[in-house]
Amino acid sequence: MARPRTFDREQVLTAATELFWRRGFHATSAEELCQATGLGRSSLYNTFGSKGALFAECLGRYLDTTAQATAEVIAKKGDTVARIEAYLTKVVLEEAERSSTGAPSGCLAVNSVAELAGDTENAEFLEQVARDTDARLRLLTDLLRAGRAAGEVTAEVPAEGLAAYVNASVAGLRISAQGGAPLARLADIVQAATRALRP
Amino acid sequence: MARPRTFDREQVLTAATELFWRRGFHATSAEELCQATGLGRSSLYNTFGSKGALFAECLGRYLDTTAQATAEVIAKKGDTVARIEAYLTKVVLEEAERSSTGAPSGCLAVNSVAELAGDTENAEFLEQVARDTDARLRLLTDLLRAGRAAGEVTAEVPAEGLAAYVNASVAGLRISAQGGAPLARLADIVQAATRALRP
DNA sequence: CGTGTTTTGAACCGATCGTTACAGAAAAGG
DNA sequence: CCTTTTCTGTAACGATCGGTTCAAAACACG
Repeated sequence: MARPRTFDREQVLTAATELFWRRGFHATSAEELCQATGLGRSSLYNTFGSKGALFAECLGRYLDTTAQATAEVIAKKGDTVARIEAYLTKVVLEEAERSSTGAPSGCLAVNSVAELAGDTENAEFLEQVARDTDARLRLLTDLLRAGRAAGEVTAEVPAEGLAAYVNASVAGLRISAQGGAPLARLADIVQAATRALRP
Repeated sequence: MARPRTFDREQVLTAATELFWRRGFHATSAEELCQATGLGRSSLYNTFGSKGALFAECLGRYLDTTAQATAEVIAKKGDTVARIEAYLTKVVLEEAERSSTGAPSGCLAVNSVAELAGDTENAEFLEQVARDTDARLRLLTDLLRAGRAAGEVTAEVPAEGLAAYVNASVAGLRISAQGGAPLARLADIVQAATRALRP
């Protein structure tokens, strides 16, 4: 028994995420968010509370969907190194597609760490990313430890270290893509990165 | 025949660079720059013209000094892979020292790419970093190509690709450090990364 | 159709943004 | 000493920032 809203919450979050992704947290204004989402200021603040709360929701949604996508690729059958290679290749293909469709390049989580690492007022966002990173590292560590036991992965570096290495490689790929590296170079990076894992 | 300035230009640039490094371009205000440098608003604008011009100068200085430091490490005698390892280790040691002294973590260039990649109004900063990256890639490519000819480096990936890989590894290290990865993990990443280069 | 509840658009809030204007202060040259 | 030139501090500029207020609008329910 009340006036219904005229927008779809998920669509608004998608549009807002795209904008935060492209421009960063600080450079994205409430005005731009209204324009990108089609909402008025009242609706935006009535629905999400504040720019920071909206960003937190966008970031959380982004982290959840990418974590799920990661888990799916990692869970596939096959050689351990091949699975990691598929994971990294997926990153490259994503960048290629985003580049051709005009979508923002790079990764919202990586961008947020780079932008907000020294921002004591917005530490909550960093903690969100840190939790996601911890979970991702646990997943990778388990996979790599099993691969090591199976003799598919080098024993020269501890599994936790290799997991951190794979995670760093993804960030490196993302930054390289944002820096304008051509697709062929990104593919080379994947080839090199997977070499490090083999026995 | 005029009033002399009461500040040292280099010291001001150092302080401003530190602030931009820690907080990013957009989040750093003119007021904060005045406070960090000790200059008044007039002096700051009279000397550097605008916040953007000051940032460009800080970024240029940062890129030049790091490029020089990189060239010095790379130029040392010894095995090619060992030189790359020394380069990556230097990054880790830098992060360790910056962490213990309260200096900002990560890399101003990486942060700038992440923050400004989608910022059409500040493309000049990206071009600055792109020029620096190109030069760095050329240096690494030459080194790795020679190492490949000497049989010290794998031939499975082209030298340009390995150079892009080393560059991406540095960015990955920097982002990992900003994300709070402990020193031991960063060291593991270096160990893993160098494995990729060997034949 | 009337009532109750929520959403919506527009105007508006103080604060801060990057930048400028201007008048006085500080040296160098005559 | 006086002029000239540059620098410095203060105060302010219009614009925009994130956020709020409020009355009108829109639907569900009786």
